[in-house]
Amino acid sequence: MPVIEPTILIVEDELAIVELVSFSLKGAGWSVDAVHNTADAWTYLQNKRPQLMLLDWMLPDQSGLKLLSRIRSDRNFNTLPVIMLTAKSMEEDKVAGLDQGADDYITKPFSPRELTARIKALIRRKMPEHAELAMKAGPLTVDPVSCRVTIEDELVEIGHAEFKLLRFLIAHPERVFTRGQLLDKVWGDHAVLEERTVDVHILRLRKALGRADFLIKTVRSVGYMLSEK
Amino acid sequence: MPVIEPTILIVEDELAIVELVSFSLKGAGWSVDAVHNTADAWTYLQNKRPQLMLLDWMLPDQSGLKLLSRIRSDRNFNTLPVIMLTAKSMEEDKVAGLDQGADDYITKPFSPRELTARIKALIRRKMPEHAELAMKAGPLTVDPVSCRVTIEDELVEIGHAEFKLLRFLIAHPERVFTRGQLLDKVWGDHAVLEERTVDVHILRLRKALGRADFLIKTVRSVGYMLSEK
DNA sequence: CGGTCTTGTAACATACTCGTCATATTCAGT
DNA sequence: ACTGAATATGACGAGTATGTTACAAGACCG
Repeated sequence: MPVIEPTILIVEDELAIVELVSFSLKGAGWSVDAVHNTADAWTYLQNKRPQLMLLDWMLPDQSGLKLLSRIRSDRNFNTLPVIMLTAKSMEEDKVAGLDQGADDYITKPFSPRELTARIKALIRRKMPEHAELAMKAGPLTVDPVSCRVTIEDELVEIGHAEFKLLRFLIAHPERVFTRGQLLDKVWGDHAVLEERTVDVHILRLRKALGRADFLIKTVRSVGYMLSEK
Repeated sequence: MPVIEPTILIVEDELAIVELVSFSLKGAGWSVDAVHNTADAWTYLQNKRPQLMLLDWMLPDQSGLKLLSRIRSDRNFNTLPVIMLTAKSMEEDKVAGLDQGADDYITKPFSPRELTARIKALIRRKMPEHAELAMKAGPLTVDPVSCRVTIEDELVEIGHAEFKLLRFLIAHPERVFTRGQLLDKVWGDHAVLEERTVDVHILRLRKALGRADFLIKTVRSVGYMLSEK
């Protein structure tokens, strides 16, 4: 399985904006896919799961707001981080966008600097497992930049599936996830796997963690979580 | 592939400025090419890839800003570092320049000292592997100025592709890169190469490094990195 | 115009990972 | 303690990722 680079989807019909955004985001290390109307956006989402979506307000076929509410009411996508782009700077629209579930809101014209800053802020807020900060819990450290796990500064050998699982759990500590949620968040929505598979990876993760395995808790008939308590 | 000397392209119609810049940059060790309008600049870019571009705002045939946005929307050039030169000191123009994707901005009149300082800062920021500082990791030293690699002061024979690969890795230590990222960053965005090619160059690099090969780590199912740990 | 060195690609061998299944064990409620 | 459900564990095979070798095409040099 190839490594999937974090992808941002931009839904925007103005080519100039697409290119500007695309440039600055690629420079910041994301890969960017672009579609130009809501219909294509929806089709895209059936196949790929971007890390984040930039959504223009005014689109040729349908209002971006409509797409947003459709996304928010679909349980597959309702956690997808969305930033609205718009030329309208009127406060009421901003409120409407946020009401529909946009996570943030940028008015055109905007600078690439502002854009990347807001994206990073949003990712830190909603998907800390994809931020670049090392995460700690007790003796355990997970560094997403070097893909390394250490326990008391000692390097831990770990498979990549276990790494991603651990990275997710440590990014959301003290919080239980069902096997289904873990499959979605760690393997991606489109992965068709047995739920029992999660158990096996939890097992392998615990073995790899050795004495730090107490951090991984089983919550019977619910799922798993990472907790220091 | 021949060694490309670091070249700076200046796009400027005022001859006095061209000569001033040219003189001071040559003194600092770059080679400088100059063109005097945006059309020639574009033609130039089809043939040569400068390390950095100085772009005047006001040009006889077309605004420098136009050229900039054209460059930014071309995937061959969208990572090219660009510094805008302008007589306009108005803050709004500055913002517009940065928004279009200029990396920095210098208002005339400027001192050669400021110019070289900003250029070096930009290169350090955007392409540390092209800065002039020798980089070290463990027993290994990579000197980008002389294109030499030494291990414990002993010269290492190395191909130029391997050199560039190593130079990039040592400029960003403790950080994993996918094969795709390495192709982009080391071979350039436009290179169309097999990802497996990276493996072969990693192999050659390791052979060349001999006992220092431990610095090059394979991160399974992700890519490679340079690390002392 | 040979000859040498460099570089990209293809092909193969190997080691390892991952998902699944089968089975053992643990747990909660009675 | 008993029982059914939930979870842990061990084992296995298919598929994947990487290391390595060999080769062809091109660049560079004399």
